[in-house]
Amino acid sequence: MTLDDRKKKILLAIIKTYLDTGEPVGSRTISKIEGLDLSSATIRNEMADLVEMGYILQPHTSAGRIPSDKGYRFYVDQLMSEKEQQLEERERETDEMKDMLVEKADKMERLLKQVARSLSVNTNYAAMISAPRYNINRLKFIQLSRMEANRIVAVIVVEGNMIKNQIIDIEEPIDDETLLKLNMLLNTTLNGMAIEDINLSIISKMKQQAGEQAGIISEVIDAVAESIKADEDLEIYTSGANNIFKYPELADNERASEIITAFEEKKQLTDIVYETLSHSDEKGIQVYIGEESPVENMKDCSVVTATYELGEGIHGTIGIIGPKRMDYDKVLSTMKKLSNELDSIFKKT
Amino acid sequence: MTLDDRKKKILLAIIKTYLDTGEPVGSRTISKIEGLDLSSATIRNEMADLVEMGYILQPHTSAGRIPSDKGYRFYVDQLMSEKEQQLEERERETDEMKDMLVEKADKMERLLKQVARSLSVNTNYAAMISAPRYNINRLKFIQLSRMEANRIVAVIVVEGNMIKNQIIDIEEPIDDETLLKLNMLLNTTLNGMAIEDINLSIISKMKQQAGEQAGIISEVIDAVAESIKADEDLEIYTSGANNIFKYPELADNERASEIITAFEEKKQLTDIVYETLSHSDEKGIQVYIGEESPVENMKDCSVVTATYELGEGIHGTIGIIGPKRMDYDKVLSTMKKLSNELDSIFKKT
DNA sequence: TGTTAGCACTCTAACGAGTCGAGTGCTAAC
DNA sequence: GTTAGCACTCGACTCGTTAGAGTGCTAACA
Repeated sequence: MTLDDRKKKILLAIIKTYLDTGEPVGSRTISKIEGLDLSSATIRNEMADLVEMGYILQPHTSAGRIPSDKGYRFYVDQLMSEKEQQLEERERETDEMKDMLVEKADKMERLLKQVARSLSVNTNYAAMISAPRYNINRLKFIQLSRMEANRIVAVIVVEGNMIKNQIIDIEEPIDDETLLKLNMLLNTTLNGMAIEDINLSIISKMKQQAGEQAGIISEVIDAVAESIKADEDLEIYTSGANNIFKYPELADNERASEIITAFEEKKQLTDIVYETLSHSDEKGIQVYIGEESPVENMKDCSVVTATYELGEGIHGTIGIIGPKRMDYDKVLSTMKKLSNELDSIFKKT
Repeated sequence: MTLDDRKKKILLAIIKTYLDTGEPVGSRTISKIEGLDLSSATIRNEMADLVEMGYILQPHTSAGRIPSDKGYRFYVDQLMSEKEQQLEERERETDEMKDMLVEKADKMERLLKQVARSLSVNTNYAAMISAPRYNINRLKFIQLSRMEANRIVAVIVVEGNMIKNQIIDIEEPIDDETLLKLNMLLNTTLNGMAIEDINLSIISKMKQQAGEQAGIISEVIDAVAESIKADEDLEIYTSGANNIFKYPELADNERASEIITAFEEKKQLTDIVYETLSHSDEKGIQVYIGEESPVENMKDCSVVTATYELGEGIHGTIGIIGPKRMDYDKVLSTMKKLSNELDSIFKKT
């Protein structure tokens, strides 16, 4: 059996209606609403076919039909290819979005929180955003300064201007000259190096050159390692997790609890981010419907993600999580605009 | 009517039973379980009195009784005064807690997250912890370092060793000597000052002394101001918000959504922290039952908070939020131990 | 006078029967 | 290939019944 043009139309009509109402849709509804002028009986026949082909489901014999994951997938794919063409069309909405992002915030953290919030408020779904992740962590600058007699603070700047600090306690006071020498040593040796490249031989060589101050070298190296490690669990900001309560199919205790937990612990959101980043070259926006979801306990949800780029190999992810019966059209537009917006904000920086 | 000894016993019995079961408790249940050997009829009479006095409620005529806020308050007060005496008794539990906190974590953030987690896992309620708040923000150390030709990084350390960074772009390259001079100037002028005390006259005086580099002074001052401002909305870590789903009386959509939102947006948690800190001198632990809650949408919950001290005037708050029918006994113990534990961890530092 | 047994009464939760209506599948006619 | 028509299915809803837990009150008892 083949998905001919009429079947497609009917399928789309079913899905659209279901997105609106959230209730199984019957043959009569479709026969009336549509411009394709067919009797309910004909629709019924076609529907039976669509069930057989797996695009729609029947909760029970005498109920209407609801879209299956496969059905949603068809709808979304359709939508995505449409989007390709009419890229410009919704310029107006872009402007709306712009208002909400306000001026490119002074602090990255604040910007991200704001984006997440704007996304969840706009869509009425739960939203997340991951802080841009630096794939290659190259050291840019190291500076030790004496803060108190035997306490120095290490400032470590990595590519992308992420700054890390570490306070180091030392047993014996250190004089200005030695400090200067250490700074020179650290910078000349380590600048431009990726973290992975700092091996034992380099460290021991540095220690040798540092002479008496070898102990501090270790501490600094540790601090460097530490500051990179802390970055490994990437930061994720969320907003509007409570939106899931707006959708009865997700709001029962079991499901809601799982989703809320995911949003609080962020572990699973991290998985989503990694999944997205690993596919990010293919296409801007990714849609995971139901079972396709990268994480187990979102099998009843749809997850839409997009990546934004901050610079050379520095990516972040935005995502929204909602019911499978999601307003994909709106969500896709919003995501596309937002990810473009983010790109351009960061380009300007 | 007076709350005589027998009434007290019955009231406590009712509350304890209700804490266990979560269902209205009838006269027969009490008459059987207790060591006070009274018939159900007598209990009924007393119960009628307790209802009249406002300690318990009757959901409907033919149901058992449940504690009112006033009843819980009586119970908690009772419990608190008991706790005063038998302070040592539960040494064993302390040890259990210690295991969970693992070694005093390397990073404050990680420690706080861990504490929140341990608290929620231990109690099965939702937990929060606020990062220690520095009431008086005194500057301790400022350091400018050149990172690239015309980009310097400012490191600002305030009392309590909180470190802030700011990258400052400058139009013209700056030589080492000037940088050194600026550092001297900044440190000698600003060290030890509270943020509030840095007024215009000081700034203009500094600018004067800085000569050509006056522009940088402004930027640094801005950065200083900025780094303090960012601290104003205090950081709060949460854990186990999903625990509320374990308690049917909180798990219906309306209520759950409100609580989840509070935990996600943190605004209301902030209010709780302020409320707690403002009363923290009175007593270590505070219990807000139902309507007593500092925030509107936790009127169906009980909130238990405690403060911990990191040093001179530097306080933080831990809190748990759960149903009014909460295991206050366990929660109070846990909180007390935990806040002590935190105190001692920070003392050692 | 305080306590208790006993009993009628109240109210909810649970169950089952009956009804309604939306929707289906199938057949026969167009 | 399309459609009208009809019997059938099944969940949602309503309503009356029942069971049981618990009460309040009264009268008897110590």
